[in-house]
Amino acid sequence: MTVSTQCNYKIHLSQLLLLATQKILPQNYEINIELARPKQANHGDYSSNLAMQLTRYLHKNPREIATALIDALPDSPYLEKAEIAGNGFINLFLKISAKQQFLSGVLLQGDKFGHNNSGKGKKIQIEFVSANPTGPLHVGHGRGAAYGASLANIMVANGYSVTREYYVNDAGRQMDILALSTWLRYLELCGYTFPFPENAYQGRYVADMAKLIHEAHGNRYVHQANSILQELIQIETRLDADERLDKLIAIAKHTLGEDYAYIHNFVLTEQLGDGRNDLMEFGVEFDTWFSEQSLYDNGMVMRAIQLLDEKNTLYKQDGATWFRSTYFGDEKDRVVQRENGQYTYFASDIAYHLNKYERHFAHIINVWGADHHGYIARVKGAIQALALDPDKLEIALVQFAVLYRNGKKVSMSTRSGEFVSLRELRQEVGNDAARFFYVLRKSDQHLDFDLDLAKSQSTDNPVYYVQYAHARINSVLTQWGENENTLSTTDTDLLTSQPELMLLQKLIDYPDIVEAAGRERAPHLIAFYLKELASEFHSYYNSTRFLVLEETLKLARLALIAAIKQVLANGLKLLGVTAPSKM
RNA sequence: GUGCCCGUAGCUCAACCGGAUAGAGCACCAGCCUUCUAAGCUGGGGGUUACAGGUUCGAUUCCUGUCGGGCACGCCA
Repeated sequence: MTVSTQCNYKIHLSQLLLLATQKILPQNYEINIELARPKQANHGDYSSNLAMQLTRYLHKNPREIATALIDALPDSPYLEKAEIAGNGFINLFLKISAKQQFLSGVLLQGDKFGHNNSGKGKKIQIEFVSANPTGPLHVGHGRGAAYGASLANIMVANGYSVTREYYVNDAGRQMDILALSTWLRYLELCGYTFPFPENAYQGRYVADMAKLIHEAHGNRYVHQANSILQELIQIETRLDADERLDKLIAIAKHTLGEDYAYIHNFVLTEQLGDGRNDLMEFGVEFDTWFSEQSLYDNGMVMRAIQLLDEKNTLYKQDGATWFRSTYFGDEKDRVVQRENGQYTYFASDIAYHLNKYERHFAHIINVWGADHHGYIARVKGAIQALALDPDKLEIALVQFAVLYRNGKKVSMSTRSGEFVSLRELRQEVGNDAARFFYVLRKSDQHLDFDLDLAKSQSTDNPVYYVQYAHARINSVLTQWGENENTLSTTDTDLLTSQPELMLLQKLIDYPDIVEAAGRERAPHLIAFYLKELASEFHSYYNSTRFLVLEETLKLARLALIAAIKQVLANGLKLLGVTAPSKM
């Protein structure tokens, strides 16, 4: 084996089994050679159900096939033995020397260890967070951020060329509501009193922005406030709350004229800047901030709609333009252009996806909140209608996070302004705990986020548990005091104890975990692996002294823990969590 | 009501495109610091994988139904 495949005994062993299969079964067949890590140690280091699968072609009992396969297995310097067990499992045992030799590879590859090139440099795009810039990011966005950022890191580790993108909804009604809300708060600062609409944005940050405008420009943006005051003071109204808000927006636009754009732009810039800042502090960065408005400005929306029209997938009804998404499996057709001529959010989203496809990504992943699942069918439908490949687009749904404090649910409501912001969460529990906790669950699983646990500096807190292992190792290596780099050439023959062999196998597993985490879009696999590795290390730490007098033994053990430290650091980095040298 | 997701130990969750005796942590009980960080370790009890069928050598995993929970069903974004 070369250095690169030396990292992966699993692949090596599958190749041996493949060769054996070809020997006993020359004709065509379709078989996936799978190797699993058995739960029980006496089932070997890897096990295969190949013999059971081959019954389809050989019509013999699995144990007979397994015998033939084992006889046909080519020699390997890494394989100790192969056994038949159970109904016909083939259990493979690695040589101890193979495990020991593995350490030098880990230490030589350093922060690249665990990476692979299965992505072959293919361009993929991951779009995530993409929250409306109408207020601070909340804890729900935080999960999408942590998930997307970790997934992006993992895909890079799998050899993909990843573009991280944030879609900025800077064109819609919600932005108008924010601009209106801010202007109303501003009018309050200018001395006007009126009932603030309930369905406008209530959060403190709105008043804060109004204050900034007032401080910088005084009463300059009051204009003819009377026109809007009349509407606000009027209690009896035939309009429902939403219609009334739209009317208020219209009045604001009319009253402010060109200055409306100033307010709109100001609040957008403020909120976007705040979000970007928040995410940056959270260790989440983007390559592209893609503006929805730009799709209108450069005619992309019109072009996309026109393309749909050319494919005969549009029709007019009740004055609006509809897309026949039912042709593509959606529950009902969807409006792309409203009766009043305005395009819907869906229209710009079609344009956005067309744009994504035109950027020639090999694969596109949208990370969406689970509440958007009903939206998938229409987007995929539009993609099909545009004669693009819908399989290129993958939607990763992330379920909600529910906060718990003192064992009780923390209620959240965006409108009332009593939600917990991502920033507050980060301040309360710290970035590391937040990042780790967010990916501690499968993404399609609801997340109960226990605030008390996340900030507890105790055994109970898994993030400290993993970090502590890293810090402990660092402390030992510091006390040893020599150059860590020399450990990659250390003689590791003396690593023969049970915990040592288990830890070696655990390190051998790491590249497979990274691969699986990428393939399954599952950062939580990394988090679980790290907890297990840390656990095995802490146990080893308590059972075995590293800085012993016998030089060869000492160096072998130090090489092992140095490799563990490297893998802990590599894994934590994928999750955006720091690996402290001291705690 | 319709569609999607989910239901695993007292609690929070794993279980690698169907594999061998379903695993961790917390909580509870009993122990371990003159020795490299006790934010640590060791041992113990705890399960009809919601329920009922089906598919096959084998089902927590796939299919059907029932019950329970979440989300979505706008000319909002």
